Amino acid sequence: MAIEKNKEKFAICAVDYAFRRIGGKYKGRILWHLHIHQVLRYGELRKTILDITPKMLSQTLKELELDGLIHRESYHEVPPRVEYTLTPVGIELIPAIGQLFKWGFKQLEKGKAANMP
Amino acid sequence: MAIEKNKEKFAICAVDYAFRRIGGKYKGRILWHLHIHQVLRYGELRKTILDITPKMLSQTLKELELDGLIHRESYHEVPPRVEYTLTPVGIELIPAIGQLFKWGFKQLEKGKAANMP
DNA sequence: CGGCATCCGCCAGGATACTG
DNA sequence: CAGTATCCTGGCGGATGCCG
Repeated sequence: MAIEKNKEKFAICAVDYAFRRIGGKYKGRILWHLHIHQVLRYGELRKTILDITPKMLSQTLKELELDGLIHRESYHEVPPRVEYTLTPVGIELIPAIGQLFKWGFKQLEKGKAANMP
Repeated sequence: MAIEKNKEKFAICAVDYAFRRIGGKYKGRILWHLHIHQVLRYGELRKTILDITPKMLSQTLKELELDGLIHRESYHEVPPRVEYTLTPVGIELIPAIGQLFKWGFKQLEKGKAANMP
């Protein structure tokens, strides 16, 4: 989304700010996987986020980079190699996503238990 | 969004699960304000979330209720009174949103500082 | 006061094909 | 391998008006 400096006429809410930066269908998962693996190539991300198309992956990565959450390192080789890592700002976001993960995991466990008679 | 039992053919990712439940433009803020004020009426929420239309507020509250994150208590009086509170599951989500708030707040502070020469 | 009913625009996201 | 380039659709969210 690449937050453009405040269009908003309304009181800035930090929660809203955070959601606008990591909202969208894939951003959370990309950041989380980058945290787990430290560094991931484009193709590795595609294999990790099964339900993403190349277009959406490129687009989302570009937005995250513009927002300063991830770093893109391109090695000019043949075949090409591009690696993505978290920036310091991105790393600061990990505890929050970690909490979301824990919560989601717990809910999924409860759901599983409920479906086992 | 009211997660319908897994359509997803793909490996369930807890982060994805969490984002599908609290994604959308307003859900995070609604949960956060409910946490701060404990209990809020419909009209109070409208005044708190300035950029929301009645339709979106009703719709979002209904989704959150179906997802079991908030509780709706309707008092049959004239004039009507409806109060919203967090459910236990919703309360478990607060630490995560709190982390997001802290992160967003910090980034906003840094932005403010950068714009002050 | 606390909604619901309609209608609608827009853009996030999807499908498919191609390229340096 | 790591992306672009197009074209297209669905549904999120907006605007307006009415109701118990």
